[in-house]
Amino acid sequence: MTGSGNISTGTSTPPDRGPATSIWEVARAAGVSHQTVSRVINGKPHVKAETRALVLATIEELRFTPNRAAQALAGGPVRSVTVLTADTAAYGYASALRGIEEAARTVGFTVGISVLEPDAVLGAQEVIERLSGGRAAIVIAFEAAGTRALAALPPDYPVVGVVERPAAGHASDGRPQVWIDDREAASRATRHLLGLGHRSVHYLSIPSSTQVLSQRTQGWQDALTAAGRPVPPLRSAGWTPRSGYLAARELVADREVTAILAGNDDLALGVLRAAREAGRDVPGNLSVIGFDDAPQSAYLAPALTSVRLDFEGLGRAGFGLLHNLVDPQSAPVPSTWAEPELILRESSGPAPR
Amino acid sequence: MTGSGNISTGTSTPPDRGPATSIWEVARAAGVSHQTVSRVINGKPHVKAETRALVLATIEELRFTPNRAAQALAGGPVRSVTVLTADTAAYGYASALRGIEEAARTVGFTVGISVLEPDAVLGAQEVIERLSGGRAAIVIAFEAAGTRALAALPPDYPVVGVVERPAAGHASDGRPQVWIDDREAASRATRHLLGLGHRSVHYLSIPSSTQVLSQRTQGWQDALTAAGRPVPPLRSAGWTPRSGYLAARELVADREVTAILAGNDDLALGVLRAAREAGRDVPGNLSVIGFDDAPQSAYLAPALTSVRLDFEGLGRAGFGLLHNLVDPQSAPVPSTWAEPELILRESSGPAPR
DNA sequence: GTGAAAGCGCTAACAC
DNA sequence: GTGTTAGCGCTTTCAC
Repeated sequence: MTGSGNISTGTSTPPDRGPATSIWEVARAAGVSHQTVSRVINGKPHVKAETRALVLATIEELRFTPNRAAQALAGGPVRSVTVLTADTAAYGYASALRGIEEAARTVGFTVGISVLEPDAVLGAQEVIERLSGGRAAIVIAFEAAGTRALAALPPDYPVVGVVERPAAGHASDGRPQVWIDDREAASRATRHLLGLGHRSVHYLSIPSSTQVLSQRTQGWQDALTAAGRPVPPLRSAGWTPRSGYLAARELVADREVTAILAGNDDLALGVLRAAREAGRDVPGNLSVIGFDDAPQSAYLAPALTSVRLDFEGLGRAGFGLLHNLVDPQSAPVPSTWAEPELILRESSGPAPR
Repeated sequence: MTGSGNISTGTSTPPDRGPATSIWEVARAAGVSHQTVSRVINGKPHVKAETRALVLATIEELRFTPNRAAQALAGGPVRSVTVLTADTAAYGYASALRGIEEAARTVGFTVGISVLEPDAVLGAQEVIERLSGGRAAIVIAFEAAGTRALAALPPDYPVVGVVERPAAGHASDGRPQVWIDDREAASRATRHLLGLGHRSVHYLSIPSSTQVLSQRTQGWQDALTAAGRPVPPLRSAGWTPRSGYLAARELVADREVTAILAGNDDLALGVLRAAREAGRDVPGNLSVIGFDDAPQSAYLAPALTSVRLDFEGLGRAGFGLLHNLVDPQSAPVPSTWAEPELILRESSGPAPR
């Protein structure tokens, strides 16, 4: 048996849906109509200040909380988002989710979440079912599953994409979306390495969200090409340290390879270990740079040079966009986020001579 | 300016709540009453097989999806959970969330999520507002904020706690909850270190969920006491590598300290760096063990010895408990999870002589 | 300014 | 087996 830890079933009784206090009770207690209460709740005009105060006090006293289901059913404003994502734990995803949740909570939106299995190819209806009641959605499309879900959604459904790169295909075209422009950042990291004297830079990529080259891959190629260096074959890996390790073993065995740019910090971590096992010294005779700048990266041995990416800000901006979409009246949330920034640490250095 | 990356506002139109296909349209198209459609949707008996098939076909054809809000409002069964948590990104939290989401999705439950600010002290009503419409909840109470929220919820509200240790106070008593019994695991790790010849073991703890000692702290003390060793003062840190680093600097400066047990892998990572900077050799003259066994831990330098904790299984079990709570008919989900296990790697070794 | 009416889409009783 | 009748709690109209 497993069942370590423990379970306490407790003595709770089944959902004893008591007579929830409704708008009517508040109305009666305050001596007004239920309609007035509704107006107060929704902060609508045409209510005398006194009346409003009275109702507010009554609400407080009765500990009344409006029923979300009823509000939604009656056609009230959209006050919920469902986040569709292929992952909830990986750094970029988790951070974007955190940004979305925070921004949503601030303005009283409910956030639902549903994860997309990596290999699921969902039709429009299936995606909508995933939204289960949500009346607006944000899909985090950092890889194929997300991109597909975004494309499957009907064009008039209120959704914004938090993407790896702006959609080019017609399917998702014209859909509101936010992305981090890390192409230039990838170039910068590559140029940095080149400037350190490395003859070339190898790139180990995370899975791509589309058929075309990712921003990072492109930025890497840009820099190489601009410098007149040959572009080494692109190596693809997954998202985990393990996958980075596996993919890098071959790479680090080649002493000609002196600089590796990894698609994210986890991959870079795997590269670091592969390098160690191969007897390579980082940064002595091999430089490694990652993407993300996760909280752990500064503490690794060697501390990882990485491109800091503001996923949390990205998520916040994504929600802002959605908010404006479903409620044009809403204050235009500051939809900006920090620029990618190359954080120089111990894992990158001059090319070996 | 910040606003790196980009925003595309797209051309989407506001929420154009078209005439959603309802149960009535399905009924008309199938030539039955709306009630029959309802019965079919909910898999209730008393519907002829033929009729059921016909309705199902019609639903398929019309691409009908039942309206969740209406179902909830009309008093249908609970089909949603709201997860209350103080964090969504840290390993334990993220993993538990993943387990919950997966289990919920499998049985068609919607999952909402709301994060608890660390310092928020919420009253019953405020917590309920956080649940915003959810009719059942799971609160991840690995620290104080979660524990407080759990205690604030009315005793008859359907909620299960995913906790660090079973509640002892009367407030949360009798509430269904799940936890990982890592007390024994902490003892084992401590004994392992003692067995390696270390005179004592120092413990760097994560924030505690209650006033009383955490399971891990207790397990550590148990082992020390049982071995007749003095219990060094408990050191408290936060959750991050940075906090582990800061807290460990003093510790590693003391050469008498040869073994450190860290409350989680992130803390251990910080300890590793502090040790490096202090010129300590791990595991040469200092052993470090963490808790969690996050995916990164095996790739660190040195690879981290850690207590593997099955948070995902814990989350799954938590959901199973909740499911049974709101729907006693539901198949008793296998509510077990893997036992904590000490994974020996490179960061622990014999005591220096 | 405020109230009364109607209905959102569904499920739970009841009838038949 | 199946259809009918009421609401669930709220936000629309639209009157006053």
